[in-house]
Order: sequence, then structure tokens, then C-alpha cells
Amino acid sequence: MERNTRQRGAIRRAFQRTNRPLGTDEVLELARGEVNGLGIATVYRNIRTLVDEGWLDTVQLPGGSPRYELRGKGHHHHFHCSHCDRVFDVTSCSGSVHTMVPPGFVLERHLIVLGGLCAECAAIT
Amino acid sequence: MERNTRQRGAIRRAFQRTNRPLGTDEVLELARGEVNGLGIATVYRNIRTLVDEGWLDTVQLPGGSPRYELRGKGHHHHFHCSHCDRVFDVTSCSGSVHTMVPPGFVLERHLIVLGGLCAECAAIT
DNA sequence: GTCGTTGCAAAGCGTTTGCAGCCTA
DNA sequence: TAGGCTGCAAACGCTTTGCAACGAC
Repeated sequence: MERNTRQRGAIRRAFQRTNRPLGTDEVLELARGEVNGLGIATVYRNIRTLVDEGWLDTVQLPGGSPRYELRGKGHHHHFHCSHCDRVFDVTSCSGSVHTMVPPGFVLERHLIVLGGLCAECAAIT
Repeated sequence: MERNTRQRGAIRRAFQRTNRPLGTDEVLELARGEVNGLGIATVYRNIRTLVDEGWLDTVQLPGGSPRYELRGKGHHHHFHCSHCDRVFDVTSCSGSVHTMVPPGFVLERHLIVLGGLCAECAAIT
């Protein structure tokens, strides 16, 4: 049976407090604010557990380590800021991807990743 | 000055013969058909050289190692087959991604990855 | 007290680098 | 012949795993 340790609680709260996909390094940094000396292996193990039990979803963007976000957000995509490297949710979705499928191919899923500057970084630069 | 070795020639021909993005493992296998004993380090070094000189483009799909393809194909996207793990080009592009950008964000690029079964795998299953 | 969980360190795995010898120009 | 290129093996960075100690229930 699953136990509620300080470490797991801190990791859960890291996701609940920042409502965007987080990488393992971000989770480690955030959770270490609560639990000093938290090990990176514990972060990896808990993320895996939380994904397995359906509490987290894996967000795979091109060219980087996976990030994770709270499950149950419905269909959405992501915006990657090239300045701060953070990832944000994009709730609307252009539904016209079906027109792109070549003949004979069977479309099962699609992924759209936008890139550029987030509002914060766009305001600074 | 750059030299034309058997190894580099074999790697170039691997891309020219198969007109789709290739991973390092695919390149190694294809080029070893020509050059026995070809080392994986040579594949990595040559791919880097060919990308640097603009002969290859890097194709970064979510959740996997990068793949590479001949440069100069213009704007296009990719279809990843979940059965054979190969990647194919998709030439058409739904232009409606601009409507998805949140207020304040600056859109610089977008990436669309379709997933499902390629024509070949769809015919088998 | 049990046994799931943790931190540390070692092991894996794909990619990169150092180096001596090779081979293209 | 010079120096770019190659294959091998070691190094690297990130992730996973083994293990003894810890602590939630």
C-alpha cells in the first residue's frame, strides 16, 4: 500500500502550485524548498509512480528531457519559450490536422508544439 | 579541408537512398552495408559535420533520439508510425496554428507531429 | 514490527571525446 | 607528406537500480 511521505507530498505540491509541465530538475528544485536533502533518485521514482497511478501525464517535447503535468486537463497542446525554456499549456486546438494525413495512413494522434517567447519574456526583451 | 572518405560517402548515400528522416542506428546499419566495421563514433561525427555544413537537417520528435534528413525540403511536418517506428514526411500543413497563440506570446515556430500507422503497416494489420 | 520509501553510490545507456594509426589529397 | 578521418575505448550526463537504513502506518 502506498504511503504519504514528506518527499512525495513535496513533489505533489510542486505540481499543484505551478500549473505547467515540469521537468525533473524543476521538480527537484521546487521540492527541495520543503524537504532539504531530497535526492534526485526519489524524484525520478515518485514521478514514475505518479504517472503509473494516473496522477501525472508525461509531456514529451522535441529535443529535451520529458516533463510532467497534472492529469485530466483534456485535449491541449504546448508552447515552449525559447528564452526561459519553460513550457505552457495551450488550450485551443486547430482541428484541421486531419487534412494533412497521406493516403493509406491511419491517424491516431497528433501533437502541436508552438515555440517563441512567452508573455513574460516578450515583455522583457 | 574536407575529405571524401569511404565512410562519409556511405553515410551520405544512406540518406540519399532512403528519402525519410533517419536515426543514428538506421544510418549505421545502412552504411555498414557498404563499409564493414564502420564505427558508431564515425556516424555521429559525420552527421554533426553534415548538419554543420547544411547538408542535413535535424528532426527532433518527442520522446526519442533525433533523426536527420536531407536539407532543403521546405516547410513540412512528420508522421511517426507507432508500429515500425519509422518517420515520414508530410508536405501539406494546416495553417491555422496562429489562432492558438495565447495573448502576449510571440509565435516564432510551430511543429506538428502526426502519429498512427503508415500505409505499409496499416495494410498488414 | 512490517515493509514501502529514501539517499547514496554504482550501474546503464546513448552520445561525445582522446588518441594513435590510417589514408585522402 | 600533412593533417583530416577512423576505430577503439574511456569519459560524460542523465536516468535507473541495488542496498542498507529509515519511518509511515
